Amino acid sequence: MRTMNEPALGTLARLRTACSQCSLRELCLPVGLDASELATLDTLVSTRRKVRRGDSLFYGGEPFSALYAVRFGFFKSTLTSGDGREQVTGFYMAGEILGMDGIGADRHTCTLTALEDSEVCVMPFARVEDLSRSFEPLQRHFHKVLSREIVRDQGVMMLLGSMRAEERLAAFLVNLSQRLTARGFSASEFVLRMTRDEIGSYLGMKLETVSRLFSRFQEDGLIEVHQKHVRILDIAGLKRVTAQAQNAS
Amino acid sequence: MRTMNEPALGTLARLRTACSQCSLRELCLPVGLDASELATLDTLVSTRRKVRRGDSLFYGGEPFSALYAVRFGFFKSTLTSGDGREQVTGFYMAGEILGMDGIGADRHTCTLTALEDSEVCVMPFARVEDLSRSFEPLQRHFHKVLSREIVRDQGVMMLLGSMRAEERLAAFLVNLSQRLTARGFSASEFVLRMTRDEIGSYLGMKLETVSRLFSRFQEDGLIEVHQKHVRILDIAGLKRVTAQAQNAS
DNA sequence: CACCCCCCTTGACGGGGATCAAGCGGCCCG
DNA sequence: CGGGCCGCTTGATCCCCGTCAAGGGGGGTG
Repeated sequence: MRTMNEPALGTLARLRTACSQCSLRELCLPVGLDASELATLDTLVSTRRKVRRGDSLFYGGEPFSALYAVRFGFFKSTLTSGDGREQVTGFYMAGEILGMDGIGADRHTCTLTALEDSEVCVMPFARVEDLSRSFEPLQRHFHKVLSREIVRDQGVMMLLGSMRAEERLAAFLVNLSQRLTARGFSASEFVLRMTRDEIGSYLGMKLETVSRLFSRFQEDGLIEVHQKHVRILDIAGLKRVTAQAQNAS
Repeated sequence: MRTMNEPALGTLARLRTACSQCSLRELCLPVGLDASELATLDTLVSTRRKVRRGDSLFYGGEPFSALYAVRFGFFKSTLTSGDGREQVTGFYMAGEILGMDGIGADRHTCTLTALEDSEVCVMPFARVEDLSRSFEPLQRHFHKVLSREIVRDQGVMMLLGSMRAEERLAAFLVNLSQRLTARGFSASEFVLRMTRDEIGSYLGMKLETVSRLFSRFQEDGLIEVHQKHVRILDIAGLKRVTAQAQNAS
């Protein structure tokens, strides 16, 4: 595990938070920039922030001030209804942007909680808007990031609105595998950072159903599961499950 | 019904598309601007476009070029899955912005269809971005509009993921009533522009269930329904339904 | 104005997934 | 290293809502 010491802000820290040096920058930032353009973006991140597993980056209702880029780790976003029930609205991994829900009302609507020890880059929103006005590639990129979040959410709506439990879970696994692949991890073997309950909340089903379906997928030779460890044996088969049952209904 | 004639673009047309003269501008545009600032925004809308009931403003897969503000009428957005099944992802009325799904991939992901004869203001996206860079209030406003769409979608995810059918339908009616009120229509009496099937798709249930629940709400004295005509008798009761059953599960 | 199609309503029945319950095992903490 | 708690699995049962089916009515069209 990484050391947790936080040096005082100085040249060292500035270097450490430089986007131009970051291996994740093609996930967070516009691509195809030259060195001087990249340098422009180095003022975007004010600081980094570590979040321990179980701790929250921000809570629903809290004032909004910044966006966050996940540097490493894993997060869930949750919405809490009036009576205190919790709905998981998304999972986020390295290179993804958090906090965009807060822009609309200057107040976060959801809570972001780390599912493992994590670190984020803090991007004060005023700075994002300032830089966007003077630097067109950033503006364009930022708009795309916002739009993709909308598209992602609509995909989940389709999942929840028109698919059966087994289709949803298969789609979830395929999606997870694809996002991990894009980050250089194995596409076929990974560790779930979230509980069955959290998966179930996200997919609109109960934890028992998630567990049963994992077992069924294993019987069918699609995956191997042991607790949080998952190995995908037949990705094409999983994709077939997402499409197939749609015809059935 | 309005006349459908479209004069050639000239001073008359320019006046007709002027946001500064539009009664809906506080729904689409930033508020608190002075006259000269408002004038700046008059170049945002290139033209208007009428869409007949049943026709589509754009289709999923089509190249993205502009955002649209609903001037009057009513739209649904739909997502089509691989096998051709259709999921309704939203309903839009006067003053709301369409097309933001297309920014991320320069291509629309959903289809927007008019549910009654409608008209939209066309805002070429290049112009939106240009003006946003030079005019901060527009930039801020545009970001808020994008963010609110994200928040709205997450609300639907909560609806679909954690509420029962009767709660979803009650929440839908309450939401509709609120949005109509904000537009100066009656909060308690309105005509549904969409079919039971479309409501059901949006809310993740079958049209028969929608119909049955409408009948049940009527028996319970919450609403009066005759086909597409709805009168809300007990809005507090409806709100109680959305919250109440959450405790039950 | 009348026809016809589409939409809505209502009933009967069945199944997918929720609920209730019990037991196991991994992992964290002391 | 040992105990305990939390998360996972699996079974039995129930019920909400989907499915299938039939009939009625409203509104748009010719």
